[in-house]
Amino acid sequence: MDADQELFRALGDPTRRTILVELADRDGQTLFEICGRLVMKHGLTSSRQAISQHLAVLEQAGLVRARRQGRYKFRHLDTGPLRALVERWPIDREAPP
Amino acid sequence: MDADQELFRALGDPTRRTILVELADRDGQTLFEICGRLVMKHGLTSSRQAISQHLAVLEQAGLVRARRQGRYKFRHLDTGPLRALVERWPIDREAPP
DNA sequence: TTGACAGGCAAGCGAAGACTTGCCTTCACT
DNA sequence: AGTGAAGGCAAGTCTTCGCTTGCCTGTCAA
Repeated sequence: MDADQELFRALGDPTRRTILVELADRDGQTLFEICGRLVMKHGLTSSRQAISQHLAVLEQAGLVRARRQGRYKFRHLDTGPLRALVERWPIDREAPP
Repeated sequence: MDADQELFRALGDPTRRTILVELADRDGQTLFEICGRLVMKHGLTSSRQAISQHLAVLEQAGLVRARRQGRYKFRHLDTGPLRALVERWPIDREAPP
């Protein structure tokens, strides 16, 4: 699947967008921290594995980078693909005069 | 479904994004014109009904507006939702100092 | 008025996706 | 060593999605 498609697909799920928002709020969280936030702040009831799979999709799309440290794995938000996307997406631009 | 979700879902499909690109190239096309362009310029083999359903999704998301005129229905691109999206989407912004 | 053209509606199918369940690995701490 | 915590893997379920098929509606032109 091409990179654009992976990006759009990753953004297509509301739970995944919520994860991004939470990582933007506090960068470098572990899986369990993220799960806790989704439950507390957003009332989501997804299981740990479900969130883990969502994180895998986000990682595949380049939106999240992971850093292992001991038995923890910290997830970091990467806004690069999003910035690149809004720069490159040709629809949202004026037509040449 | 909330508006953001409809937008992201609409953008999630590559065929739908191609339709948007074609409408950006030439605004106000009919269903058959769009079908022709998808076949000619992009090698897509989707049926008329498939494209019609894609257009319905795009319309639902507010990305396409339709104007009936006799037996023709002209589709117009609306870049408003896209512009609003990149303005509002909180990830792609610097944190306040 | 009748045929052809532009488009719509709805049921059904197959594939992809979100989620669960169960078990396994790895690391830290005592 | 051994126990508990963080995370991973894989198979199975169930829903959603994209698309097809078939038929129907409305409009223009001969």
